[in-house]
Amino acid sequence: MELYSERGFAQTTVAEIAARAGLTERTFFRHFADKREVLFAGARSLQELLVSSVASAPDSVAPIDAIAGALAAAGAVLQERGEYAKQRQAIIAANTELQERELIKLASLASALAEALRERGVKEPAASLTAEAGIAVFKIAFERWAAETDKQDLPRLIRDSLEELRAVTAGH
Amino acid sequence: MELYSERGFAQTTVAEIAARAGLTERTFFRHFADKREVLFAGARSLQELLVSSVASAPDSVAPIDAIAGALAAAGAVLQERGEYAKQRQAIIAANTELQERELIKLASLASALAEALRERGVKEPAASLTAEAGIAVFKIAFERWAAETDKQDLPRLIRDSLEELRAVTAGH
DNA sequence: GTCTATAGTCCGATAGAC
DNA sequence: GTCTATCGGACTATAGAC
Repeated sequence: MELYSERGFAQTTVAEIAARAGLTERTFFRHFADKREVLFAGARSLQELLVSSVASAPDSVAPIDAIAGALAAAGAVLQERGEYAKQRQAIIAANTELQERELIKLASLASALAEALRERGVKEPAASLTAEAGIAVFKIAFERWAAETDKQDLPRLIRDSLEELRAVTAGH
Repeated sequence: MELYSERGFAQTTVAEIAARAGLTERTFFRHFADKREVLFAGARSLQELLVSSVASAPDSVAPIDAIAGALAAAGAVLQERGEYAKQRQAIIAANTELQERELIKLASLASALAEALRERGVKEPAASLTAEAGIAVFKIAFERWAAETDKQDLPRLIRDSLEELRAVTAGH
């Protein structure tokens, strides 16, 4: 993150990252499949948190609310890592390749959440649509949170975004 | 598409593509920024169709319905190119890098649709949420359409998916 | 750790279309 | 005379095979 921030992602070579860590280039690739992955390795624990949060919601909770609750919980964790999360976001926002990687991680997260819903007995396509709607809500709330100079409450932004989604889909 | 279908995306070199087209490697990169882009260059016209469709919807039409109408129209176009669209989808489904590129194209499409809504006077975050919801609906409808052996009607699937999204977000 | 293929960039030259 | 297309060679970094 230091190197990516200082000179940009594209202008940083794997050899430089490895050198700063006191390792060789080959060792870097043993731990990370590619140059981008090093920024996303930590995301796995967040996905596990989200899935177990959905799984442990009471049966009485509607699917969309189980998703929203999980996302709000994850939002609280991200908020604690405030500066780290924002610096990481700035690096990603500055490079298209990194945005591609982020999007596929979010798509994989949506799949995992849909699976968690199916285990609660939600049928398709409801499970997938609910999960995708949740990810859309999260994306927009997170964008707003990262862009704001004055830090608003992320879990709150997530809940507000869901209400807004309800309003716009209600439509006619 | 011939080469990517025959031996797979990763196993195809740019030199081979260029040779089959009777050109050199250098010329390929003049036209396409990278090896993936050649599969997505045609998508630009579809984005223009969608944006102009949203822009030309009557003022009385609700934002979400303007988006849904545009997506259904695009779905009709894709359905006409039936075999081509399915072959392309199979190539993309078989390779993660291509999925990444597809996701960022869809994200860029969502941005363009949100902009079209803002020009209709829709405020943020409603515009972005409506656009993202539309893309989610489209993604799931298209997946189902491409997976089905018996070809269902894609515009119909899109409208049904939107109804399903309405039902699941209504929630509590 | 060594070796290597290939993607992708940068320099430039050439030639036809309008 | 400018625009746009092709092509060539040298080069670096990523990433995979072993």
